[in-house]
Amino acid sequence: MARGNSGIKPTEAELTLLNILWKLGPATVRQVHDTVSKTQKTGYTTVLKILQIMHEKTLVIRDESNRAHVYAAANSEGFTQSSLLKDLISKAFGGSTSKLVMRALDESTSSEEIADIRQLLNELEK
Amino acid sequence: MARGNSGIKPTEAELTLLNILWKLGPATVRQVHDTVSKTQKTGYTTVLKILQIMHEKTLVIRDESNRAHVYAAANSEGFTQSSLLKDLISKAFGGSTSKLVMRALDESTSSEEIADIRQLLNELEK
DNA sequence: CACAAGATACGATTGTATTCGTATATTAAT
DNA sequence: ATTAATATACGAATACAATCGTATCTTGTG
Repeated sequence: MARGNSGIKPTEAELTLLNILWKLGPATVRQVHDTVSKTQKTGYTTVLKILQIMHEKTLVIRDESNRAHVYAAANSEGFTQSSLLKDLISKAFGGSTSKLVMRALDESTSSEEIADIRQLLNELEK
Repeated sequence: MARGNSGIKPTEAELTLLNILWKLGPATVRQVHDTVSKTQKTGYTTVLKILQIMHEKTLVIRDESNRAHVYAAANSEGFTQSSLLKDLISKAFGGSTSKLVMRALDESTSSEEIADIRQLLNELEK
């Protein structure tokens, strides 16, 4: 389980590719591979295979009208971030969002970031 | 990697047992199994095996002076929470803690929790 | 048309996570 | 001392994640 009906939890490699797709927008395997290659050495067919698996899992959608298929993330970055957060909150923070937030703030946050967050809190409280 | 020098990322099953150890304190396999059995049907030897693996990974420490070994979490709950958060922040939030916090707050937070968080912000800013 | 470039599909391999059965050892009680 | 209860150790089965080699198909160009 641990799945919203519309979202399956992406694996680590899948999340790497999703990040690229969110950045690039719809892209071919080659484009994704070129991008991922900037920071890792991963074979072309490895990227292809992972995208195919992601397609089966409906983590991405695929446009097959051209020879080079075009892949795009099925869910927005924000939606996926929320899913991952909910998962972590339930598994490591006893279901408490505020515990997670406070733990995150404990760590390291610039005063500028703190201002942003306080701003958000104000809006939320309305 | 994704590893602090002192912490290896626990798997899902391992995190389940860590949660129990943090709650119970040092405990035998039987105690852990009894607890986990309240919510899941997991064999005794499965729990034993996972704890043994966790011991190899140094996720838990083990007292072998008695016949029934006594296991305890090697790292505190807070430390582990921070590790998991850092991991998620780097993999899904572009390294930005404030993005994670804001996404988490977006979701659902009671006004009471908001007050707690604002309180923490005040302290941090000093 | 034939060929090289470049794309997808498929299958095999490897590694890790999870689960449990079975063997063996220890202890307590009859 | 034999047995029943209870521990740990070990090895095997299963599932999934990740990686890549090879086969095959398509297409633009000479």
